[in-house]
Amino acid sequence: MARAGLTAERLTRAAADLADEIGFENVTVSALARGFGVKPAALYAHLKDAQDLRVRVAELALTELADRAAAALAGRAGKDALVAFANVYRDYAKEHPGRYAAAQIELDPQTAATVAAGRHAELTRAILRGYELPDPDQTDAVRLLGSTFHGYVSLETTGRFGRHPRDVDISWSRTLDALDVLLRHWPPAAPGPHPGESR
Amino acid sequence: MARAGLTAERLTRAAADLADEIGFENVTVSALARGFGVKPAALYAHLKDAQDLRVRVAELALTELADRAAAALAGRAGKDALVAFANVYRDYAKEHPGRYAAAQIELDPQTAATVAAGRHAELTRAILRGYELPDPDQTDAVRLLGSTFHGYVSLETTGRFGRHPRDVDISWSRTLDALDVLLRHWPPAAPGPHPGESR
DNA sequence: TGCAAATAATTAAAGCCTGTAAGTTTGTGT
DNA sequence: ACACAAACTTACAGGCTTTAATTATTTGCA
Repeated sequence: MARAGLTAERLTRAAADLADEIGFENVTVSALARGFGVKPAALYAHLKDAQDLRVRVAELALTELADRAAAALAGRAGKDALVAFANVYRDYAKEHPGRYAAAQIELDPQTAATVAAGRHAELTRAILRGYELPDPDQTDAVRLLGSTFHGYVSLETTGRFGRHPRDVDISWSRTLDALDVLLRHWPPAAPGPHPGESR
Repeated sequence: MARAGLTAERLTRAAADLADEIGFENVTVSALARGFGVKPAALYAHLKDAQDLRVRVAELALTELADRAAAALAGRAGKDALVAFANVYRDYAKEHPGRYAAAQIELDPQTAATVAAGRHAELTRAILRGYELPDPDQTDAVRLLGSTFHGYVSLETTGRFGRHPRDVDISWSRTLDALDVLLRHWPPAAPGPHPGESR
């Protein structure tokens, strides 16, 4: 029988698609092999092991996400950039739940620093150019934004917001409004409680 | 040989401890049985299946978390309450990574609404009593707070903040300061961009 | 063109996990 | 004591992972 033409890249993409269909946790080497009409053992010529496959899917997702974020950020600034960036994350998670789940696995520090922390933090930092934030605060703000975006998407998709009458799209929108205000009123580091300078 | 004295509750607690030790994803019915010096099949008299075990651990974690949060909130208000509540989440996740991971699995709407969404949202809402927020905004704020807390803890534990020089404890502290400010300057729903009234 | 080396897959097999069914042991209460 | 129910074990079937050995297919170079 003809060869299937497997490569690590094709397998990774197929695994990502499969994850979006059946859930990341259900993606197995066997299921993937089945999709290619091939025996499971055949995949081990291209993948080190199952974990290697998961990591590759995670990297794929993180890269796709960063690419979209970069595109969304182009030509935008301030709240416009904030909203565009945030929606990229949320939309991606809705469109590709399996990939998004993959993006959450723990990566070795090396990989994480590069593809995950690195590029994403870089992009988030770009949003802040529209809000004048001095450096250590900028890092804090990057972390807060990343946390809120990821947290919202994560809680929303795992059903943690319950079926409360308040529309989650509206809460999302108001959350972005709030973050915009927050970035414009970022509190000074000083220990004293603090005030409210207008932008 | 003497009986092991298994019950769903003991198994659930043991599974939670095991999860904290070896990671939630590595908790298997077999490993759990081994810990009790019993054959895997014996557990099926107390658990429906492996998923049932996972859900029980998730419920245990959510309940413990809510109990701690409730205790932390007692007698506190305003920023004091906000900080205490947030630290309960973060500390719990650090102390019990396996349980925390379990708490993130998808639950059926029924369960989620009760134990997860229900009680936790209730407690988060309690924090807001110190900040006068009218009702639909209150729900939005509850979602934002939950998102940020969970998101921060999640990104921190999966290494997403990289090994940036900025101390994550400091960023956390500044994040809480920022949220406090935000709750005191919650933007009005109006579509118009919007300003900064002093507290 | 033709064949040898490299590459791609399959077969085979061991080990671990889930889950069911049937048998055996242990406790309990009358 | 004994009979019954509950708690466990044995036995098994079926899946998934991964390695090693074997077969088939390309490729490229003589």
